Amino acid sequence: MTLATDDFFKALADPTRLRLLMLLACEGELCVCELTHALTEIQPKVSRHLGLLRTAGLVQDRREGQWIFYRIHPQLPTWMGQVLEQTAQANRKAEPFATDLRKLRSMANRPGKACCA
Amino acid sequence: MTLATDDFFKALADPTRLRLLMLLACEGELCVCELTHALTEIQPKVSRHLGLLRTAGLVQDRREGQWIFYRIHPQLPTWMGQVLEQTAQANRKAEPFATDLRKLRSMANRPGKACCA
DNA sequence: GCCATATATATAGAAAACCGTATATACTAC
DNA sequence: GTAGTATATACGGTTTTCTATATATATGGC
Repeated sequence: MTLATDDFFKALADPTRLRLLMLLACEGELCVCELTHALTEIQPKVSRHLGLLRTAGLVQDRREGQWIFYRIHPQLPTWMGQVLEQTAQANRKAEPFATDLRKLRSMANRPGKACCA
Repeated sequence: MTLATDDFFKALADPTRLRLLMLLACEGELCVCELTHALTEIQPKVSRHLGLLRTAGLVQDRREGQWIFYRIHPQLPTWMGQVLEQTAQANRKAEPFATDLRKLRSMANRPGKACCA
């Protein structure tokens, strides 16, 4: 399943998906509930956009117990990864992708503990 | 008029606009009729998408006689320019943006001569 | 003035994308 | 088995985006 350029940029065209990708690019691997809290969006919305990113081939998922962790797809073409990296760097200061993700993660203390109230 | 990241990627989400930007990134400056022929699309379609790119701030236009030349906006944020460059490079061989643009340009011999039959 | 070329915009309809709500599935602990 | 948490998907409606056709504007040459 090769990822076409058109589909790549279509995937980036939605603000929710873009923020998800920026978070994953910065943090490496996050579960759905962390992403949901970080974006302060409702779960089905986040899940649907993650599903689109997964189907398109931009991200990869991995189950661990009841959590599913997402990350940028390891086999993503180099130049696409660079685009994500550059975008994340350019926007790290300018626009906050998440609302206090660091605090959230320390609270979460996963795996082995519920991370979402 | 600052260009937001969201709007930047929305502009790249359409195949026609993406091909226009790739052509401009490769060739520097092109008039509307060259772009129209290169993409083998109808003129109003190309013109409308160029208008969107202009309004968004991704490209700049310049009139010279009856022709209007477009180029990537010189004041585009550095990282956005890099994204366009990388995308153009990665797709130069893979996907042809244009149908025989070089031949078209030698035929055109502009300015001073009609470039479109 | 008229005619041709180049480009832009307006309009209306079709297609795609996004949304929230509701529901389904999967896992864990008991 | 039941209950609770985490995640995914299905459904229906709204909004956005794209399209093609038609028309308008601008320039150049006569």
